[in-house]
Amino acid sequence: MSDILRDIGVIARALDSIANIEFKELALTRGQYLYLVRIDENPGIIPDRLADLVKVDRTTASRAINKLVKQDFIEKNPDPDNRKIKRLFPTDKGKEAADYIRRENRHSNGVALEGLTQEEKKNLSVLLEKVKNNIEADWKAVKQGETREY
Amino acid sequence: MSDILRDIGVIARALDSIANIEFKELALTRGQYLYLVRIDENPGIIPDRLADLVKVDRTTASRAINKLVKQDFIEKNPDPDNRKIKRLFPTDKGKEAADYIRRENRHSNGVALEGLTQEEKKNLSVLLEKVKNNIEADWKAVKQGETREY
DNA sequence: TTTTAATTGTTGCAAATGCAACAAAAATGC
DNA sequence: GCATTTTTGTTGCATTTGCAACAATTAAAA
Repeated sequence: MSDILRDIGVIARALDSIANIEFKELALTRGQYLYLVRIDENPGIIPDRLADLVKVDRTTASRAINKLVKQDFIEKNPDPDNRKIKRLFPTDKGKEAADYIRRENRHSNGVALEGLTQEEKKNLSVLLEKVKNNIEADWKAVKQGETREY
Repeated sequence: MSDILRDIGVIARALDSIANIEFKELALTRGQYLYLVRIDENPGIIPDRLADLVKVDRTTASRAINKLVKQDFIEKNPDPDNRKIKRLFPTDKGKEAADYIRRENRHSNGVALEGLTQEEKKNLSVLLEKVKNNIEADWKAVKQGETREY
C-alpha cells in the first residue's frame, strides 16, 4: 500500500513554514493566518467549530482567536439567543489581511501544482477531499480518548 | 485552480495529532516519532539532513534529537573523518519503537485511503511526490530569507 | 597558502501548542 | 419540572517550536 502520510506531513510543514515567514509582513505570528482566512470565509463561526475545521486543539484555537481580537483582525460578538457562544467576524483590517493570505496561498498552491495537468490537479483535489473525510472520525475519536487497534 | 493546500494542512494536522497521542504509549513526546523513524531508515544520517528530510527548523530537529539520545532511542556518534558532523543511529530500543511507529502509520494510512481504488491510491502517491518536489526549493529559499512575489 | 564563505551544531529567548481541569450555559433524559 | 450530560470557553502548566546569534569546523576562492 502506497504511503501518503509522510509526504503529506512534509508538504504541510513546508507550506506552513513558508506562510508563517511571509505573513510576518502582516504582523501575523505563527498559525494566525489559518484562523483568520477561515473566519473571513465563515463569518459568525464560533471558536469550537473553527478548531474543528482546521483540526487543532480547542485551547490553541481559543488563544489564537483572542490574539486576533486584540490585534483588531477580528471581532468576537455575543450571540443574541445563546449566552454561551461567541461569534467571530473579520474587521476591515482582517478582511484585507485575508485577501493577502489568499493571494499568498494561491501562489504556493500554484508552485505546488506545477507540471501537473489540469486533470491531475482535479484528481488530486478530489482524492485529498476523500482522505480528509476518511480521517476526520479517527481524529475526533482519538482526541476524545478512544484507543485504536493496529 | 483547485486548492489543495488547505486540505493537506488539515489532513497533516489530524494525522500528526493522532500520532502524538498514540505514541505516548512509547513515552515519545510531541514530534519525536518523526525523527526516530527516519533515523531508523537512514542510519548514519546527520541532524541537518534530517531536518531537511522532514522540513523542520534545524534547531527544532537538534533539540528533538538530543532528547531522543537522552531517552536512549538513538545514538549520536562522531564521524572519523569529519570532526564537525555527528551521525545518528537507532538503539535496539529505538528500532523497536520505530517498528511500532510504522505499524501505527500503516494503520492511519489505511484509514486515510479507505474507499479509494488501487489505482487512485497509486495516483495520489505519485502526485504527492511531485508536489513535494515542487515545493522543496521554495521552502529552502524562503527559509533562507529570499522573498517571493505574488 | 590565506582569506572568505558555507556548513554544522548549539543556546537564549519569546511564543505557540496541547493536555488537565475548571466554570458556565445549554441540551438531553427522566 | 429537575437531574444529568454535553457543549463552549477559559486558564495553569509543561513542552515544543523557531528565529537570532554564536562558535567551530570544513569547503571554496583568491
